[in-house]
Amino acid sequence: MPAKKPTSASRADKTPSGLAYIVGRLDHVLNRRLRDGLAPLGMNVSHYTALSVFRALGTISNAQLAERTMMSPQSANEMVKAMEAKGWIERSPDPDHGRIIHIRLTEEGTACLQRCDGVVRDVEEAMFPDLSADERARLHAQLRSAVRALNLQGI
Amino acid sequence: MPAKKPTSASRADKTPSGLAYIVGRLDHVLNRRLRDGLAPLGMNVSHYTALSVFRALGTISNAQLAERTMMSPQSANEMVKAMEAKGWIERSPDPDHGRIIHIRLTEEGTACLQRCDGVVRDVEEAMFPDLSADERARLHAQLRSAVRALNLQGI
DNA sequence: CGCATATCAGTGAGACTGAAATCT
DNA sequence: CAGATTTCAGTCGCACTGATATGC
Repeated sequence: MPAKKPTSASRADKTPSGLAYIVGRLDHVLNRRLRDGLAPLGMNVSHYTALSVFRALGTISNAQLAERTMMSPQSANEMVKAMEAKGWIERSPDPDHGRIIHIRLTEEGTACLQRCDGVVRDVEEAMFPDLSADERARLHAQLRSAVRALNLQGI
Repeated sequence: MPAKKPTSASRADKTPSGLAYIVGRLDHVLNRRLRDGLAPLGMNVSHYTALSVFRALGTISNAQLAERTMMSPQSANEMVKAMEAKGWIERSPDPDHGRIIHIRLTEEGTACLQRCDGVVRDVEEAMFPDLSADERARLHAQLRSAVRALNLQGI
């Protein structure tokens, strides 16, 4: 028993549980799988994420997209330009505001997104082959809670 | 109106469960927190990951490091050069093999790694504030299983 | 003027592929 | 020669910061 035993709290146990590490590893391999699966459809992971945001929120501005995807407005704008060139989204100025430009999915973008959904779904199936729907829901809730917790403390 | 059944994602549906998405979001915000926390110690997330591999495996070669971290040998070598310059690792040629170079943690590297452990531990605590030890272990096992499943199918 | 939004421009860390050298 | 290992060199997608213009 190596005596690193202070009378105070368990200050000695600073070793991480490995959750941060394993999340990083999972994202690493997951990203690679998604990238390889999405590439034949002409899409990358960032684009898929952004398009998913549009599908979930409807018509939003570039600034709102940047906030939701947690990236800089400039980076978001670059993505928007690329996605507009591909015909997946369309932009229209706000009639009541001279600066804001509304962005929404096009029919083609929606169709492409649905095609990509199949790929993502397959990767998810490969990821958790032995997990029941309940367990997936539980896992999803835990991870979502973690994102929220980190975001709140990160302000 | 085609009903969407929000209760449970049916198997025939191509819509992803959102697990891939939420893992990506979590990694994104987690990476930012780790980066900000590790920066004052002169370390980035990739370095911490690599040093953790050395701690877990002991003395290994650059090729082995690349395989474990799932990156190219060239990228791993670039990291190794940077970490050697910082004095965190040391390299010594294999006495029985003219090409292989063994890499291991130095005392300074071990100490720095332990300092970083505190930061990572804090971020993990912020991530899952309300999770019991059992639940964390369960979560860790599920994520580790997912990494393995994706790696096996990814070959 | 202060603030938000969009966007042009430059920068930079990271990881990749290609190619070469060396050793088993 | 084939295969493994290291490493130099070039490339690139991606996100960042800075700066600018405009509208509220």
